[in-house]
Amino acid sequence: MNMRNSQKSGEQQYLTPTQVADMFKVSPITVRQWSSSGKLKCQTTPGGHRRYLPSDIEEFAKTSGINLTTSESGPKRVLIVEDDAQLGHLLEEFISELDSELEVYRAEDGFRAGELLHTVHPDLILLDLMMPGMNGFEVCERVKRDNKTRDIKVVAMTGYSSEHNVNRILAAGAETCLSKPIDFAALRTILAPLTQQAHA
Amino acid sequence: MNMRNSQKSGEQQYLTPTQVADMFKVSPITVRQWSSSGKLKCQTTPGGHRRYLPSDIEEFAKTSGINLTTSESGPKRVLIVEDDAQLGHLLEEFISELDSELEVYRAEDGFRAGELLHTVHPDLILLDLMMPGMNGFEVCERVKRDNKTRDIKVVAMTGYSSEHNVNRILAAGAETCLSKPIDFAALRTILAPLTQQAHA
DNA sequence: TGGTAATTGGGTAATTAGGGAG
DNA sequence: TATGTCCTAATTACCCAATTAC
Repeated sequence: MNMRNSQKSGEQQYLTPTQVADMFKVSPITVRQWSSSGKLKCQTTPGGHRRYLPSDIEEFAKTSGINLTTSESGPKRVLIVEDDAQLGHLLEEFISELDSELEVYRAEDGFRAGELLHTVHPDLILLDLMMPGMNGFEVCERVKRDNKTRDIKVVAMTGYSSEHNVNRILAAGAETCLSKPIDFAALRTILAPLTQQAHA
Repeated sequence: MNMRNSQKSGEQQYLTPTQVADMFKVSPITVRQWSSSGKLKCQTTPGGHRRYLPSDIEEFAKTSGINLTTSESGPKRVLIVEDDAQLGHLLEEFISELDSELEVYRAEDGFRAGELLHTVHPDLILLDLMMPGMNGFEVCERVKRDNKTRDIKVVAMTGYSSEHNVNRILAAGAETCLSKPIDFAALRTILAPLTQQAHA
C-alpha cells in the first residue's frame, strides 16, 4: 500500500548535475559545459560540485527553448480533497488497492488542499465541491488558471448535482462530476488512464 | 532539553547537521565529513551529536568561497490570512505603507493560504485563528512541524482571546496573539524586525 | 516520566563530479 | 555542439547503536 498521508517533507530543493542531465536527456558532461559557459546558472558546494535550483532549470529551458521532460516518469499521484473522514478513507483505500503504484494523498480541509497541491503536485484531484470555507468551483478555476497546475486533472464530487452545478464545474475545467454516493465503478473507469500508465 | 521550544521568538542559535546540509545544498553525511576532517568547526552535545554556530558556518563559507545568500536574501514577504475583506484590506494597506519594500500577500480562505504558504514562502504570517473550514491552531502547528516552513514567524489574530486560546496558540509556536480589534501600534512593533532588515 | 519516530555518529564501500585533452 | 574516457577528489549510500525531538 503506497499511501502517503499528510506530513511528509523529504523533498529535495536542489538538483545534481546528473538529475539535470536526465531532465534534458543529455549527458552530465553537457550540463557541465552549459554551466561553465554561463548558459545555465548554478551554485556550488564548498567542494566545488555544482548544484541547480529548479528556478535556474526553468529559466534555462525557456531561454534555450528545450522542453524538459520533467517528472512525468515517476509514479502517479492522486490528491483526495474530502472533509468527510469516512468517505475520504474509503476513497483512499479504494484507489490504493486499484493500483499499489499510485501515491494517494488526502486533504481534509482547504488549507491542506492548497498545501498538497503545490508540495506533491498531483496528477489528479478528487475534489469535494462542498466543503466548509472552501468554494470548490473557485478552487477548480484557480487550478486551471495557474500555468503550474493547469495540467492536473480535476474530478469533482458533490452531493447536490444539479444540472446547473454540473455545468458550472465542467465549465471550470473539471473532467467529470461524480454524484454522491460515489459510483466506484465509474471512479475506476476515470482513474484507468493513471493506472495504465503506472503499469507501463 | 528542548531546543526548538527554547527559541521562542528569536532565531535558533544552534544548527543541526541537516540544517547545515540544506544551507550548502549537500547531504548531512558530507557535513559530517567536513567536521571530522576539521574543515568545519563544531560543538558537540553531551551525547556526541554535532551542533553548529552561525559563526562557524560563516567562517567555513568564507574559506570555501561560498556566498551564503541562502533564502535570506531578497525582499521580505508577509502573508495575511484573513477572510474579512475589510480588515484584510486594512492590514494590507497598513503593512505596505509601513515599508514599501515589503511584499504583502493575502489569502481570504484556507485553500489560498495553503497555496501561498508554499508558493511565496513568506517570512511572516498574520493568521486569523477563526476562519470557516480552517483550524488556525492546527495550521500553526503544521507550519511549525514542517522543516520547510518552521522558520516562518506566525502572528495570530483572534476575536476571542481567552487565556486558554492564547496559551494554546503560543504553545503551537506563534510569536504573539493579537486581539481584535487589532492594535496597529503593536503590530508595527512586531513587524519592525522585517522592515529593518529590508532596509539594511 | 515514558514512548515512539526521526536524526546522528562511525566506518567502509560505492557513486558521482570536476578538469583537461582527445 | 555533444559525448566518451582517465584520474583524483568530493559526495553519498549503507549498516547499526546511541542520541535527540516531541
